[in-house]
Amino acid sequence: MSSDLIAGKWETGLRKSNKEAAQTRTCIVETAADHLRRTGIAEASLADIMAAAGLTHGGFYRHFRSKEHLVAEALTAASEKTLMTLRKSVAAGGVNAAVDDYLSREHRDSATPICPFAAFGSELRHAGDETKAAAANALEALFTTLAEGSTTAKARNNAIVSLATMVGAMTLARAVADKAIADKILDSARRALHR
Amino acid sequence: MSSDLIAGKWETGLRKSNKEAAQTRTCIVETAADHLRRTGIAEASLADIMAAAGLTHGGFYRHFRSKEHLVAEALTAASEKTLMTLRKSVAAGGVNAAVDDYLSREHRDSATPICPFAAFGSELRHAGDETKAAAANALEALFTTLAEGSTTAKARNNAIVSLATMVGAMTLARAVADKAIADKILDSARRALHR
DNA sequence: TGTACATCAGTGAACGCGCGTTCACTGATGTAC
DNA sequence: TGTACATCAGTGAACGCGCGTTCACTGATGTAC
Repeated sequence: MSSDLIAGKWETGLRKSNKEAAQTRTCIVETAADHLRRTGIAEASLADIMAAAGLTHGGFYRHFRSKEHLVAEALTAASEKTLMTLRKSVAAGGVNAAVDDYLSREHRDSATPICPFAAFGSELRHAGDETKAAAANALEALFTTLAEGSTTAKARNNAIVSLATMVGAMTLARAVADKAIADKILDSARRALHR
Repeated sequence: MSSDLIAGKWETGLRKSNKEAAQTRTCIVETAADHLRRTGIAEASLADIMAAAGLTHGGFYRHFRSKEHLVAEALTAASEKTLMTLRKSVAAGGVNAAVDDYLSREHRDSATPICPFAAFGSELRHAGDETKAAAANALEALFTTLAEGSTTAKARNNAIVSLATMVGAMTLARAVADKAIADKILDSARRALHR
């Protein structure tokens, strides 16, 4: 997944250049974006994220003030991936295609779901202000994308309802072990959202 | 909330009767049902739950094999409260009334939301088999209630989509700090689900 | 441009803390006769 | 029904563990002149 952007090997006691440090920072954020979607916020440990980025946990605070700050940035990064995926789907087959891709079994069964709101949406309630602001920005962009550029109130309303239904259906589908029930939830939502 | 069902005071070194022990167990489950909806699964500690039930944490394992087992039972208990609330709404004003009550600002702003799926839905992905089975049973009952007793495929589909939209909208509304955005999400979903 | 020195990215050990879980203990309750 | 004994609900201290965070250390990089 993001294993291709592991920070370069480094012998102890050497200062990295500013450019390299910036790359390391980006790498940590991208790795966290993946990791959070796999485990959720509360269950994600900084040591695991840093290790996945090819670093040790001690260096974390050279880049971020706290776990909360990383979560906020990682949510933004994850949302941008979701946006790009949805935009590609919309460009290829309209909103219906985006709905189909989102509500697919592949998305449901993926250890790293595309959408951070389906992955750890209910945990955001307890997140800090910065993370909640990132969530608001991400939602705004998602609404715009699903409105296909239309700025009418109706298009925006439809986009909001579509995303709510998609996130809810995916959350419920992932909450049960029984694939038949999960399939049924995804199917019902998919058909209801098709226009 | 459940502070009225705190386990009775007890001097050390006295065995409680089987009946009292059963009441204690019920009390722990009910307290946990509230507590989990407030904090989510990962952030809920057994010591806090036991303290809220008026007990010390050491006695927990006389009643449950592990935290996971309590979570499964608490989810069932929480779902039953949700069901009762929704049934009351449906009886009073049909599904529209249930939708309005669920998607209300009061529900969104409540520290202890009625619905466990809105409260910690995305965490269920990582829960054990027992908890996921409880989630499946809870969803089944919710679908039936929202179908208002009708057993047609269409009524069931509508019920599934309605619940998915309600859970998704509530999750997104609770994820942002900006009340205007949150209100908009709830309003859009409410109108879309009205029949 | 070159020199002198402060900066700081990353390591790895350490910190305090809270978690889930275990345990010795007590004496009224439950049970077998 | 009464007696003798095992059971066990709940307490409170303790366990190992992993968490977020801090820190001393290193020496190439960045910067001021």
